[in-house]
Amino acid sequence: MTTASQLQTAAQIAAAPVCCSTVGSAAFDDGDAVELARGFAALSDPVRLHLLSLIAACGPDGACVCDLVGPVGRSQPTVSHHLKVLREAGLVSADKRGTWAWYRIERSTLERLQRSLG
Amino acid sequence: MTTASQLQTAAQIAAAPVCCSTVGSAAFDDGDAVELARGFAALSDPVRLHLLSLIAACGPDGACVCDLVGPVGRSQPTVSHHLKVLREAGLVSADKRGTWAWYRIERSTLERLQRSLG
DNA sequence: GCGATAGATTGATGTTTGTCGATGCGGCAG
DNA sequence: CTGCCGCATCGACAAACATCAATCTATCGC
Repeated sequence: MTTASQLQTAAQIAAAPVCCSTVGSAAFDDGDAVELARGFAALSDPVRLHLLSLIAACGPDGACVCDLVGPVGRSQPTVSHHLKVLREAGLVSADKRGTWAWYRIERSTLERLQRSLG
Repeated sequence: MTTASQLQTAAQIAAAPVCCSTVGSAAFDDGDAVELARGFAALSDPVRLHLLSLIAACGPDGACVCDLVGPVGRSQPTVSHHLKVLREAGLVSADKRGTWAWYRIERSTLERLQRSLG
C-alpha cells in the first residue's frame, strides 16, 4: 500500500502537512484493546447501564436482584443474563446471602475504563 | 411480583438489612441510558479503540485515513465502516482536504462518557 | 420431607454486528 | 478527457447478542 506520507515532498511538508507520518504508535497494545473493548461492551446496553445505576444507588451494600427485576422492565432470566455479563466484565461482584443474591459495584474496574478515555 | 423489601420486618431491618428499599432511583433516565449505551457501543470494538488511539496519537491535526488502514490490519471498507460508527457516535469528526479524509478526536463526547462512569 | 420462592441455566428465535469483495464517486495528474 | 487513487457505500454472510419461556438448583418455612 502507498501512504500519503510516502508521497509528500519537502515543499508540501513546509506548506501544508499532508499526513501524519508517525503511524502505528497506539497508546495501548492489541491485548489491552481487546480487554478494554470487553469492558465497554458490557456498558453498551441500556438495561445494563440501568442495572449499574440502580446497584450504585443502593450504596456500598449493593442491591438485591429481586429489587432490580421490576425497575428495568425485563424478565427475570434476562436480568440474570445481564448481571452475568456485568459480572464477567468485572464491573460488579455478587455474593449470596441465604436465598438472595446481592450485587455491588466493582469500583476499580469502572475507574480503569474511565482512565482509558483520557 | 413480591420483593424482599416488602417481606422484611422491623426486627430484620435492625438485625441485618435485607433488601435495598429505595428502588427505581437511577442516576439517569431511560433516554440518557440509550444515548450513553450508544456511545459505549462505539467503544466496544478493539479495532475502533485502536483507530481512536491512532488518531489521538497524531495530535490535534488528526490523522489521514490512508495511514490508518495499515496499522489496524483490516480492509479499507472495514476501516471506513468503523470510522463511520465512531463519527455517528460523535467520538470523531471528519473533513476532506482534497483527495484525503482527515479524522480528529471529538474531545467533548469522550469527556461526557468519562464523567458518566463516576 | 414438601411446597414455595430466588435466582441461574438452557434452548429457541429474531436482530444486530464485523468482515470482505465489488462498486460508486469525486478529486488529482497527465 | 482519461485514467488513477482515496474513500464511502452496497450486498452478502457468518458470528454474536438480547430476549423470553421452560427448566433446574438451592434455600427457607412448615
